[in-house]
Amino acid sequence: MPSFYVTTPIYYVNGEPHLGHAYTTIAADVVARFQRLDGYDVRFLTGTDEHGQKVQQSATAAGITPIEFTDQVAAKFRAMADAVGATYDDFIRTTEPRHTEALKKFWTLLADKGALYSGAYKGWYSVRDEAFYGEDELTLRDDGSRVAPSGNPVEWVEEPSWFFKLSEYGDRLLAHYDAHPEFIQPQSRRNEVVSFVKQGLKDLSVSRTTFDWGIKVPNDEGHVVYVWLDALFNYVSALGWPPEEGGLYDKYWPADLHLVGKEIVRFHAIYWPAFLMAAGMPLPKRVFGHGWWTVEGQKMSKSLGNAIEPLALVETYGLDQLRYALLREVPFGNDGDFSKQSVVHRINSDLANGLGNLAQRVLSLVAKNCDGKVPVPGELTDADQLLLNAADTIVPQARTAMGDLAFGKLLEGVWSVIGQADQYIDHQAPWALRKTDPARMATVLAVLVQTLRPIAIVLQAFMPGSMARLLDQLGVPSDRRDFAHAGPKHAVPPGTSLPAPHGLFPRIELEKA
RNA sequence: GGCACCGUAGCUCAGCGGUAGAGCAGGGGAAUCAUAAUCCCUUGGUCGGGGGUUCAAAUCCCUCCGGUGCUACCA
Repeated sequence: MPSFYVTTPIYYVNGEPHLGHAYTTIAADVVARFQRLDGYDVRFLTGTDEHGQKVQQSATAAGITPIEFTDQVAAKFRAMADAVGATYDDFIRTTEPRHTEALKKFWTLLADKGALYSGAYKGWYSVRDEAFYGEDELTLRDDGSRVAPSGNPVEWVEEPSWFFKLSEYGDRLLAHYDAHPEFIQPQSRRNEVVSFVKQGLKDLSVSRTTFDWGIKVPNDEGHVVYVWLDALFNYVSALGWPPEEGGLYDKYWPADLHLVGKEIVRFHAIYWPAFLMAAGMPLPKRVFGHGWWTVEGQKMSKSLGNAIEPLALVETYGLDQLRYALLREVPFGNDGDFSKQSVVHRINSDLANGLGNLAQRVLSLVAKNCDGKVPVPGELTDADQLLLNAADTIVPQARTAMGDLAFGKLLEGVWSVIGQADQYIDHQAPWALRKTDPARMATVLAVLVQTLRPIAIVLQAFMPGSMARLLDQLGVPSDRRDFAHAGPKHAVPPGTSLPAPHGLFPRIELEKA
């Protein structure tokens, strides 16, 4: 069985989970479920990034130890992943021994390969901005002092640091991007990364001495490892590393897909492959940087207090509805706006009025007029065949769209078949055939039942709960719900008794959202 | 400032050399199996402005205007 390894970033625990985190996790989960349905042996990893100065400060501010603090927040991220229905196989925390021990070995490997050296980090630092600035970014005042673009004072700081020889990897990275155009997606992010690397790379400071909440550098314990080196390695440490014979690493590395927000593409597309090159390890196959959500047209921010809690969204809209709306509304990779109005509209028109209504009208006609059994089809007309053919293209087209992580396009394709089915049922009018030609009515309903099946099978990746219910109502056995069983050969046999139909997606009133 | 991308119907976007498209919204009609959901018909754009290449340009080139992203570190 071919394997497929997909990851979310490990989320930084210096804040509560919000819509952005939920979005990445949901997208990764849809990929994971889809690949499983398509016969892959999937590994889906998520987790939390728990080291660094900000976490240490937040813990201090809360009056607890860093590990107490991260225990609390990590639990919230795990609860978020569960709440959005994520079927992760593993949840890694960078404070776990399996990670810290592996990372120390990785550091030692990098050192042995000559990729690290000891030096001093120097620069103009603004305590208030918590940031270093380049000479050219500063303004020289009349009194000889320098200030940052923010207007805050800066001071010259020198501290001992370990460096990674990032500068040696520019050409190799560019060659890799060139040989593997799909390595960074979407295209716009790829362009940015390429131009960044072309500007020339400086060596990267990979240790810190000014705080101690981190993984100690082997043989130099006054340093802790730079959080990005620490964090990125989770993708490997979670597989068990150094590898054991027949272990997870052998099976799943290199990763097929690192799903990340656009703000951290650089770390995943430059630093991470450079680290791996230095260690002589294979590179992940793809890094996809998705866009950001605004809320009702405004940027999510702490100061505005408009960050949305994923749990509240699930409560308001329903889990499957939320998952659908997020992935349908905006092309993956683009930024989007999350507004009550558009989400409610999307859910009502696509789910309640579209798929839900189609399923309900078909299944209730079957229940009332076919004795609640899958109808026996007669000879097929051109119109019947046309719809069945369309249904048959759903899985292959979905597979193509998923290859590009084009969730929106994938769903659009499925909905175009739903639209065709709506046209078909109106033109055929089985409710009229009931009296004039019952055999023809049975054929029409049989065609519709067969059309709904692949629709439900593919959509399981997006809306697992409701599609399981739909497949129950369609009489599809639970071991026949993968893509291998989506074709017409595996249609539910005529005469199979079906359960009483129930509505799938209630309409949502805007005022209640 | 440099580099990249974008500007197409009221809205969100597709098309990227061969007589302007989709979804939603708006208008009119049909049907009543269905969560008043559905179906049919329809209004609507000099494809940001200007110039050029071409038999032919949203589609290629130049330029201007407007917008967005990136331009490295203590996440």
